[in-house]
Amino acid sequence: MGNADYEQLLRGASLRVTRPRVAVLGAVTENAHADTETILGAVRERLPDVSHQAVYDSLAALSAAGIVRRIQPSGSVARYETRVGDNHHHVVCRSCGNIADVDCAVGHAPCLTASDDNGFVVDEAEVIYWGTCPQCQAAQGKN
Amino acid sequence: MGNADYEQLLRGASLRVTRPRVAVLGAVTENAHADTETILGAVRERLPDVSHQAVYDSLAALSAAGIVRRIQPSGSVARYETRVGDNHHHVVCRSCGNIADVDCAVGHAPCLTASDDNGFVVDEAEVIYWGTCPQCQAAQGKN
DNA sequence: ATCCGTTTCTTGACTCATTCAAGAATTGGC
DNA sequence: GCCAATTCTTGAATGAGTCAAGAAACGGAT
Repeated sequence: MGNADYEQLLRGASLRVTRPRVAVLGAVTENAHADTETILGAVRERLPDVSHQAVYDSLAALSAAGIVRRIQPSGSVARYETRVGDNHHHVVCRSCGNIADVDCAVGHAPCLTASDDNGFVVDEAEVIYWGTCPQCQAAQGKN
Repeated sequence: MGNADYEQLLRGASLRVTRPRVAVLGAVTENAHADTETILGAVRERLPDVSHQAVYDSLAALSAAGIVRRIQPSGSVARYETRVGDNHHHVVCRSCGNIADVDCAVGHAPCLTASDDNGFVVDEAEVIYWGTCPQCQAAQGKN
């Protein structure tokens, strides 16, 4: 994806096209599940003098527009990804915090309908799998 | 549940029985989904001079022992509940942050097995339903 | 019942992700 | 190109949660 594509995405969502936003979109695309600090670093490779505030603002605007998704497993800082709208979920490593994508297996949609919703109008079901990643399994085996 | 029951729970988990822990367990039991500040207040009704640190430590110890569960939906501070081990989930209101319990419908266990776990050893699947609670629906309707 | 080593609690300072605020710069419709 | 609205810069503030050192409480052993 080039900047032209990112600009298209922004215009398509009726968002103003600003250099920080384009850079943030690029940084999030190339760094799936990255936290804000990592994104800030990646953005500054493209645009050295952005303020951290511009990055926070851009991430908030992009999230509100549905172009990026914000994820924040317990105990973690906010992380972002651009893969949106495909109902995929995440596996989080309890020991190192690494996150990997998990496709939602077909035929399982019913499990995402609450059995008794207490009167809530539910618009999204988020699934987080907790476990141990391959690297940490290996590291624990050695100890 | 009286304090004697809480003491039993603690001993059963090989945890020392201290007044802060008993009070925290009582506070969490009576305030499902409460955040740390609320729990601190409830604990001080039972034990006026506890330090916030003792409450943090107790919550951490109880969580580690599996007696309480820590939940933290995106954008929220940590919250706690005593209903553990029954695989129930939560509905969170996007507008006011309220949380309600949702029983896991029977027969749906398969949906909590990741289709491709990327080599992770998964030990828990957490489901959060996002939506709008009845109160906020009513409030929005009026505006 | 008392003692002692270990764990836990108190006190108080500190971290750091995120937010707030005011003024300057940029954006995009006219 | 101009102007109003939005967004960005700069810098300070917030607040949940953590860290650290010494004091107190717990509970197994005597």
